Amino acid sequence: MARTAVTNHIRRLRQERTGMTQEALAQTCQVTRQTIIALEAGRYAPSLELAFRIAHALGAPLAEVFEWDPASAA
Amino acid sequence: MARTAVTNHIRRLRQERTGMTQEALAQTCQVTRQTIIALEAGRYAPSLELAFRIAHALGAPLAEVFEWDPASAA
DNA sequence: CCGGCATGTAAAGAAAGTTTGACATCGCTC
DNA sequence: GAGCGATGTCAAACTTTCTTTACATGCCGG
Repeated sequence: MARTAVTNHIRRLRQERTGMTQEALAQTCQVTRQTIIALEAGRYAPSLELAFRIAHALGAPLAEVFEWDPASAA
Repeated sequence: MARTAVTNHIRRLRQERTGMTQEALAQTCQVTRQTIIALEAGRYAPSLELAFRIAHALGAPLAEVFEWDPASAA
């Protein structure tokens, strides 16, 4: 259906806080580089479990990495 | 992936804080009752977007509803 | 130049999450 | 002791997320 109401700051946090490459972040989170690319591009939202892993890898609380807009959910 | 490393307190919060039925929570979150049943039973973890909707419906921050155990992720 | 490295695209398919519908049980109340 | 509301099971279809593989681009160092 639609283009998810969830946005993320993965790219910014990855670069500013960790300096990691997409590849490195992917490995840390145990997913493929493709997945990171798709998420940073906002093509879809991650599963809850992956969201937790990414936030952990970026050293930020989940809510700081991912934002949800209740309005666009109606 | 196997059985998710994410646990939740949906049932408890639903009963204690909202008094809602599964059906009512399902409607509030715009999912079916089946989904709520499966989540409360821990059969799988929700998508990130649904997790946000559920937390919102329960009046609690996401991190209070869902817990992730980094250990069981390795 | 040429090489490597980081990032990007694309498509097929597997896996996880969600829906639909039909039906069972338990507790309550009329 | 039938009816109803809340909860539960099962299973098949379906959608979204994730993987795999292969190839393209831009940048920088030697």
